[in-house]
Amino acid sequence: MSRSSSAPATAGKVFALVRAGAATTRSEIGHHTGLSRTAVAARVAALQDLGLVVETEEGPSTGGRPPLTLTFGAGAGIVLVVAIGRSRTQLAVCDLAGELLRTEDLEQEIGASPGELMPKVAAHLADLRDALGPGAPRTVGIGVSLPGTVDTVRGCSLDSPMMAGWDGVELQPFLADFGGAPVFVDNDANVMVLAERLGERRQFDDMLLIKASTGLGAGIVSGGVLQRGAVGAAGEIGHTKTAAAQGVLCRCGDVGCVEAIAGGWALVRDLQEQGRDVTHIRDVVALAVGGDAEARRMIRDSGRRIGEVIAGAVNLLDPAVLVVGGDMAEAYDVFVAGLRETLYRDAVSVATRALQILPWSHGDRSGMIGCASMALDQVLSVRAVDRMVAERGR
Amino acid sequence: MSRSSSAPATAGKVFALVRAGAATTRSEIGHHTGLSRTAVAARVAALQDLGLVVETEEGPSTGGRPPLTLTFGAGAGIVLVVAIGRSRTQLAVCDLAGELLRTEDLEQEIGASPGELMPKVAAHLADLRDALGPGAPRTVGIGVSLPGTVDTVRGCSLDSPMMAGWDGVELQPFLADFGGAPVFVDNDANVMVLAERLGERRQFDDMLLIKASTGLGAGIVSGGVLQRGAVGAAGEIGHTKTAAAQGVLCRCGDVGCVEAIAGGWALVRDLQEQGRDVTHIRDVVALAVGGDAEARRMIRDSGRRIGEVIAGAVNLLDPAVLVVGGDMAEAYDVFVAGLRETLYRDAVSVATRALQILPWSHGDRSGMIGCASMALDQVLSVRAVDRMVAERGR
DNA sequence: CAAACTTACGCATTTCTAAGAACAAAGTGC
DNA sequence: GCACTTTGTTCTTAGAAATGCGTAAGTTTG
Repeated sequence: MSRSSSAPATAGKVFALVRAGAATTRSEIGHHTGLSRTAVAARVAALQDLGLVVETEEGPSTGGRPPLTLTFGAGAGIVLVVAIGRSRTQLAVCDLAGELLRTEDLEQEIGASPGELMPKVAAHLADLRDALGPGAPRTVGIGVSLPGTVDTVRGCSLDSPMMAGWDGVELQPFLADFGGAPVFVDNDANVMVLAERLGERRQFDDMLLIKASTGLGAGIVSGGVLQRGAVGAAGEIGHTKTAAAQGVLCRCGDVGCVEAIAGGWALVRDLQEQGRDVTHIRDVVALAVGGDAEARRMIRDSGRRIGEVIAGAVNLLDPAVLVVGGDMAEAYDVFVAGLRETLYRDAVSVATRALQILPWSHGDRSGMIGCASMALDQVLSVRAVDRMVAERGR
Repeated sequence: MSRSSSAPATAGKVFALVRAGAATTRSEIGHHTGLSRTAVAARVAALQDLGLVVETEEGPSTGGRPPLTLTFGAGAGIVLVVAIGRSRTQLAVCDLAGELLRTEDLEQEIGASPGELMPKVAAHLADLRDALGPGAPRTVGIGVSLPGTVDTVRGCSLDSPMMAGWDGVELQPFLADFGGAPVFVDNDANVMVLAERLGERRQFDDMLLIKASTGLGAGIVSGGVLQRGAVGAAGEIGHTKTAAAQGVLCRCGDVGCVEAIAGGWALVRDLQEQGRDVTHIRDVVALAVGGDAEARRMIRDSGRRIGEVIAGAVNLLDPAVLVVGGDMAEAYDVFVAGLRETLYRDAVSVATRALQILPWSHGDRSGMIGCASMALDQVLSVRAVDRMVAERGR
């Protein structure tokens, strides 16, 4: 077979197989790649050298000598995670498998500027890392998520009315003291949908996640790839106009947005107007879970209104799975009951027939797990691993 | 550099560079791929052998011996094209560059079954091909487009109320007598968006095309990839519910769809109710272009209503370009005037600020060009060319 | 106008990857 | 216990691609 006419599998591809769990022995790698045993052995050796692959004990015999099983070396490095919210920032240290090793919540004032918040973040991240002990592996990447539109190239917020003071402020410099680890920044709903595609759900190449919290957002995976749009504004469903919100003023300054009647802040506003003591959508959700009739009605109604907008999105994207996340997902049954009502009424049947609607898998750890996943997908990509092997080889 | 840690460029990749016009000389190929002169020469020779690359005369010297320029060998094969519409089927023979060498229109009755239409299509295609003469290159692929949802794996229509009788009928068997050339089937709006991404516009990785004809459809390119959705139903914007259509019965059997007030058939219906003599949306467009006030109002109004739905799509997808195609695009100015009105009113500013709105580039040849592009993207893909080289080499 | 320089390309030589054979190791099955 | 299977390693070798060299064909400079 001439090498000019079929690209042989590189070390990075071999690693991807092991990481995905598609191949756990050298033979399986050979099967999947078509590589000879010699070639497989060479690549595996290089990966073992980097600690990315570790040889565990023997596997089950299939009639002959039992194979040495290969596992993804999750301990070869760590990833730092910063999930920034409006009132709370979640920090974490993860291994290369994306497992949260240590986490910490940082409460903050709404409207804190990056100059105020980010140095704290860096300090606490360093503490979290140091708590792993002196023998901890090196930091290979840092994942950051933000609400609002994000410029993923520059790594900063972009035209987010909700994140005043953050526009255009690059976050990498604040996180430069971690051995020059690359910093990856993305929108919060975007990283959440990455979190949902871990494990079993990786098979779903077309996934739509809605984040229904204080604001509304969506994360889109189409064709197996996270879609950010031309300027990074993809998934902006909160300010889609809907008939039911006609004339209602939104916090974005416009009128008629779904968010103005179905977003978390709108529910809080409405309950407050009734004299109820709530300050955050989580309070409303807690009331609903506790059986409060008015709160339940509101959340169900929110689901209905969001369902109308999602119906359009389902018609357009035809996803295989619709994941419901965000604070309102904690009152999943009541929220989704409303959402199903209008979604199945308004979306075309071809698209809804096989559509699965599921709650988010990781609850409020979703943001952190997604950030880790985002960073790891970059740092452990086929190309990146190929580069690592090439550099180590020299 | 160890070969196990960086995949060398294959013949297919070299071909892709030449086809895209990114490299026109052997040196440029070397630059782009990092391959040595020997390796480049070997790959180019293999491609020349297949006729996929031809050596034209000398290029301009850059201070030394002038290079031999390499061009994509568009004459190494032909592609057959079948763009099926409700009342008309367009046939064409294309070269490998997607240039339409010969075309033919086949008028048909609305509701013709595949058993009636497809044999005619095959016969006329054979005639078109034979008209090229006896020395014509072999047929390397056949591209087919259909209105409605398409199962691209099986190559057939899927649950299309508008294409009764076509559901589940695989089209490949009807087109088997062309040397076993592979048959690719997709939705009409999907192939149209492929047609729009040829040439200059290839740079736009996020493109949304609306086809406003008798019905409404959309083609989506996100992240540089045509998106079909989980079951192939992506782009179904026509039956998205809108307030203005409340209570109006749609041909799909539901009520409230945009199509029921803004689709071509709805405009025809409304004009007919006024006693006007129109039978097809093209008649309405012709009236509008001719200056008929009522027709112009209707088309502008259709643009407005479609703009409301597209606003949601733009929020969700954040495309770089919105292409307006279909019969109504022939009255572009008046239609887009209405569309702009509501689109800019309803969509978020981050997404519309840099959004370009453009008419389709190829008019009613769009379907054929898109079909050719779809087939060529498959037949001339990196992988396919690698395979061709490997087989020829043996 | 000729000499020097630049760029392009083919050919021979060398380097190096990876396939294949041979062998050792460690199991299963009769 | 012995034949057979499967895994993993070492050694040899075929073949692909990099490198160096020679030649071709232009541009630039003196």
